[in-house]
Amino acid sequence: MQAVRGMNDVLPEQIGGWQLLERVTRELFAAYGFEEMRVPLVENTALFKRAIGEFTDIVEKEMYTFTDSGGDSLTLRPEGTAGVVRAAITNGLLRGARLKLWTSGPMFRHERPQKGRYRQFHQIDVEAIGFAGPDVDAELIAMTARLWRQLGITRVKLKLNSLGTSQSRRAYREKLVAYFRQHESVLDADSRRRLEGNPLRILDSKNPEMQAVVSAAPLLTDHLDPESREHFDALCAMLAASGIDYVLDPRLVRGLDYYSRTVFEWVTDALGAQDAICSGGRYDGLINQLGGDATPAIGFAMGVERVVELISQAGMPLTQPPPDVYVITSGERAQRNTLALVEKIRDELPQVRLHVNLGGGNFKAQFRRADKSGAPLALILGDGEFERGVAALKPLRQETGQSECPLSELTARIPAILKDLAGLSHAG
RNA sequence: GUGGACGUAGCUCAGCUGGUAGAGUCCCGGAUUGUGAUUCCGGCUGUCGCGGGUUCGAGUCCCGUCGUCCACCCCA
Repeated sequence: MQAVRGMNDVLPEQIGGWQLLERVTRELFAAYGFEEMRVPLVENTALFKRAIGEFTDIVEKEMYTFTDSGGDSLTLRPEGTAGVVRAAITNGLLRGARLKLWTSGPMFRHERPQKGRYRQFHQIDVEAIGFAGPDVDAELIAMTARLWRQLGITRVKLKLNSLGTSQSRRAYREKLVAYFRQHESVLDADSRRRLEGNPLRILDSKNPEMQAVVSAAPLLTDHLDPESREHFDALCAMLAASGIDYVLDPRLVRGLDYYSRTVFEWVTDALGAQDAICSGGRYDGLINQLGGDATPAIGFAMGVERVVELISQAGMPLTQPPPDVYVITSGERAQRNTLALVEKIRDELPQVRLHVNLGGGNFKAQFRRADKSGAPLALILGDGEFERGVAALKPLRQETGQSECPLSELTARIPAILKDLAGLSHAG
């Protein structure tokens, strides 16, 4: 028995980073006025083909596609934007509205797994729909920059580019194809194949033998239409004014066809080859292409596994806090009465983390578990204590002696004792 | 999808040129039958990833397969 390749279990010892990221993003997005929505993990295959593009790697070879018993071709979502846009259209959310949305969950791509790249992975998606100007672009990027600060992540860099409108991109693309055809003898097999489907990707090639041809190729940046140029310059100015560093990367091309104008990518040098942790861009043409009224939009996706890895590298304390009180019992009568007593304490003190020793064990073993739990205080209930109507309280993290407390006063006294112990341990 | 490294106890790992598996840790019990560390004593856990082949004999050699990791490709 093993998990399906590329699909991982997230164990309790790792969950802290996930919960921190979830908590911080939830609060941050709310502060910027974004609302959560949830969409299905499965959509009609045609949606992804139309949105992402027939000739992208994702659609060509990475989708988990199957035919259901009704004969429909369905696909496990490989990315989040298509589903959100489809939901906005089919639920009538677009009528002149300005939407600020986020969603999160698993995505599926059939790739060869390696560190930071899995077949089931998780993304947090943010989409701003109905905003045309560069101000949203800047706000989204500023929000992500703030997120890294809040998470203590420092080894990141922002790469920025503009792809222009689909019209200007088409014109540039023809120029580029013409250029590469002139140098076709130098191109490797991958690049020759891309000449037809997605020539912009050739610019991304890491093949050293092609570097000369690639770096001499015409640049997208030099072929932007005037409006896109203006949009991009305004964005850069806003980022600079906000103190957000960026690197212009004229070769930054995204792998999905729907992007236009602004594209950006946060990269890190801390994760090996999988260096993109958060990236996105404008998709002004997508909504119309999917049957909605023409609506400008921009969004980004963050790779949860990758960001969580950076969080744990940053050394944030991520473990669940230890219990406040560990309850030890001894004897038949004590064991019969402990649950009811502890439940009563919980009624009065719901915020106190109380761990009752379960599964028996002799006194020594129970104390060992109490010690290992990290609890500052042990509550000891034996038959003798119950007969006298008291409980013994023993501090576990310092040498203070053991004391007794009438059962009726426990809920009144426990908070004060815990406060004392916390104060002492901070002082010490 | 391509290339490479690796896969032995829950965990970290040892196991020489083939002779039927070991250490530390963890966990449990005892020394101390109502008190945690340390110490000492005792105990538990293995289809040596899986399948096949060579051999009298395979953890060890060969082939296949699955998985992990690294790089390419691509991407979050």
